[in-house]
Amino acid sequence: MSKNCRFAVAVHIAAVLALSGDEPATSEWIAGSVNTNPVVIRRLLSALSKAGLVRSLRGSAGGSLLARPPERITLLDIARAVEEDEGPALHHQPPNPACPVGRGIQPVLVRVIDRAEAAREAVLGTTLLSEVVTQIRAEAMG
Amino acid sequence: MSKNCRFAVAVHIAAVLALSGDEPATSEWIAGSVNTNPVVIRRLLSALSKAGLVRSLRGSAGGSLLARPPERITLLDIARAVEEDEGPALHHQPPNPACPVGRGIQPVLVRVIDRAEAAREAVLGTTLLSEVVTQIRAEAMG
DNA sequence: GCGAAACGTAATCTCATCAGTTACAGTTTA
DNA sequence: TAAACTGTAACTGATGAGATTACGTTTCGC
Ligand code: FES
Ligand code: FES
Repeated sequence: MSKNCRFAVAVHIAAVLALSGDEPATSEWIAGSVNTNPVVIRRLLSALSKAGLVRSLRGSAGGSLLARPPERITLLDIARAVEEDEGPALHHQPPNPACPVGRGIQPVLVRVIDRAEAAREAVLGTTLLSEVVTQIRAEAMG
Repeated sequence: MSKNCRFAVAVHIAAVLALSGDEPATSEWIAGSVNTNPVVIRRLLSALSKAGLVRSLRGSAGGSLLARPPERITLLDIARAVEEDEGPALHHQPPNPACPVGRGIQPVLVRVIDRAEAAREAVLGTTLLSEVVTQIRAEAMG
């Protein structure tokens, strides 16, 4: 596919945890489901844990659990947890201040890109993990 | 800054063309303004040209012009022209079909990501290049 | 206690992408 | 014809991400 599977895989992880309920899921089990390496899963679990979405139990018989019910986790929570916060994508080199465009463009671009990003986040913020799990179940059965 | 300056630089280019009006702007002049290499500019001009937003005149005294007035170019036009069309960012490896989540998650993710992307594009689609140029002028003066 | 089973994290490898650059062939005008 | 452009192709170097290996730490069951 394309880059930044982080979000996709993080939702995948959250869905697995939602379905396994009280049973802690190990990174190795989740990795088998996602079809990747357990360390990749642990790295994302670590980010989700720092965001307070997931609890991890160490030691034998350990694993991970959702920190709160899937009705209270939005996809925006997940995206914020695992997508590193890049400021808006602007010029590599600062533009030439001798040119009127170079002098004035950056704040204008930041405003527009921020508004566009806010619109995207509004959609993710109103999508609950529980809804996603329901839809996944429907797809998997159908 | 961060990656994918393509959009930022493309808007920069379009703004310069809008301000230079009927005078064809050379890639070298634009590059001086953006503070980068002329070939980077020509690559983006080529993409803008394929999208019908820009006309380029070859030969001596050549250069580039907007193909239509800035009131009829949206930032979405520019974004579509220069951002390569990646399908939504999903798993690298196909998920494990033996797991219910793996079996059902992909279409659900595609729907959500597409809706979020549509919201972002709606904002860009209602922002005109002419508005951006006006704001740039205000920033550069103020 | 001991050992097996997990997590947490650092280090490395590989691969893709992209900006930047050089080079050069084709086009147009003076 | 010479100068000034555009349009690409090819190469380089930096950056970022996933995959993998490795190892220290924590915890449970016996
Ligand atoms: S600074 Fe980007 S074109 Fe003038
Ligand atoms: S966790 Fe991705 S396929 Fe089951």
